[in-house]
Amino acid sequence: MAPGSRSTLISVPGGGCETCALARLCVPPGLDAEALGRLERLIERPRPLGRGTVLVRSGQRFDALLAVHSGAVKAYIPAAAGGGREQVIDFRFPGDLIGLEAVSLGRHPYWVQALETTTVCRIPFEPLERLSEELPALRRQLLRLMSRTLAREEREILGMSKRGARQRLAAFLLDLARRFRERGYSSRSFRLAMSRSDIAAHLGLDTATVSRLFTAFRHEGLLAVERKDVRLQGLRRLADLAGHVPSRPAPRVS
Amino acid sequence: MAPGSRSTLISVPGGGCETCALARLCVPPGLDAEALGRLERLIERPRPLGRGTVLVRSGQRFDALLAVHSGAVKAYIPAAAGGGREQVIDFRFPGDLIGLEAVSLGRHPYWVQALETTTVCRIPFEPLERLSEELPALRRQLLRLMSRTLAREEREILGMSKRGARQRLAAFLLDLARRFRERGYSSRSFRLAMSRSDIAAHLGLDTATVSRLFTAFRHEGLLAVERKDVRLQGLRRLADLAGHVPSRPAPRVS
DNA sequence: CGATGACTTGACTGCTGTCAACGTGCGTGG
DNA sequence: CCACGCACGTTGACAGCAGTCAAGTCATCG
Repeated sequence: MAPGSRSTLISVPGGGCETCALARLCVPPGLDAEALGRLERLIERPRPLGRGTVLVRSGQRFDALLAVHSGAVKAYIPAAAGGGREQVIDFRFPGDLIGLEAVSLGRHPYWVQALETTTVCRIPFEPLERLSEELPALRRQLLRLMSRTLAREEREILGMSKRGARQRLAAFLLDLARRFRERGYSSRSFRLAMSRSDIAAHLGLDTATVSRLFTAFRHEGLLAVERKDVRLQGLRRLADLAGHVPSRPAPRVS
Repeated sequence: MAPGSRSTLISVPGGGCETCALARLCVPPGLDAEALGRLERLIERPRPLGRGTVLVRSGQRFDALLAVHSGAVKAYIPAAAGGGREQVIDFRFPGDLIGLEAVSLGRHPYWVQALETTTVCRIPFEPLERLSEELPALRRQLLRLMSRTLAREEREILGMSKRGARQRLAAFLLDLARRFRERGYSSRSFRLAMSRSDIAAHLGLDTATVSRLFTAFRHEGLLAVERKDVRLQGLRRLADLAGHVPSRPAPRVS
């Protein structure tokens, strides 16, 4: 099952976090039942949000972390503001947190919008911080989550610094694959939650270029793609593309 | 005074962190003298490192945070490994921490090298974490520092997603300016610690292109540049370039 | 079933990478 | 102190790749 599939992973019963498929990502290990209960009482149960819903606005006061429970969102700066066109900072999937970068500022720096039907848990930050005073495991998990996010963002920067549209898209697809694998899904076959233009806005490319590249990759046997469904086939070659030679031996014709 | 430290901001006397010009960045506010003393006893005093010194290797076990005290470093992946050419993740200046992204992994993901004579303080992480158990102010500062770093990295991604070499370089220069301002230095006039090829490797451009752009910007009155010294003159126009219109009608200067 | 938006594809222009030569400052060693 | 070598930086020529404009197809939703 693809993580991007429309229906939610879990329909969010009355139950708590221990029933959540993402517990291993969200819930600190080593919490006893009593502590877990206190954490859960903090967390506001998720509600389903329709595609296009704006979860967070730039400048909005930060008072709670959001945990993506199902679906997918994008963090972005709208076209009107930061420049002539929309810029997508990144995408978040189930198990990812939203708002970590706002802790120090007290305000959200970007907008966050649902790319499809999405459910998020809301975790008020003040209470969370107070609770973490008493629970070392929770404290440690928070730190590790931030570090993990930091590491991912840096890999992202790495991917963006690549020259050439081919390399960038390849690196992007492999990053998606990695993230899906981390979540227990197939890293070979998945569904793109975001549109071509979202990908373009993220990679600093043009929609037309992204579209052309998908076609090219398909013809080269690197992947199979139909609509939003992607299956990576030439993982090895994709990795080469993303990691190695700028543009291939360069067929010089003199 | 350390007999070898050439041009540090402060020559690191026997004194502790309270004399450090970067205290406001490194030292948690609200620590009393006794707590501060305990923190300081953790921190290994900085030694001057020559240009080119490798501080951290990829894969190296993480056991301490490094705080840049003077100088500048780059985090990168060497040409041999990750691909055909070196990729620079980012640059760190006085007051920045190195290693936050390694907390969750337990190993450093990248290499770190001094761009010029640099001094760093070494803060063993285990003891720091233990100490933070007892000092809420320290704990909070750590969290805020990570959040701040996260926010910066995301701005970085934003800058990298920009199309066109002009926009990218402009965004990069403005980011530098911002960081210098945050540290109390002039945001108009500063010295580039990194080489043109470092900048190119960071922005995903070519050295030649970066060089050409500096020349072009100079001719357009956007900045004055000689060697490593840069003075931004057209802040407004630079910001427009970085934030707005993709390429603009191009004011050709013959 | 029509409208709307997303995606694909084509033609053309221009930016930017590549290759290459040259100038220049700095460190090294005489 | 000077000469040399070398890495860095600048500039030019050229070609390939990607952005722009634009037309056309196709799904999805009302």
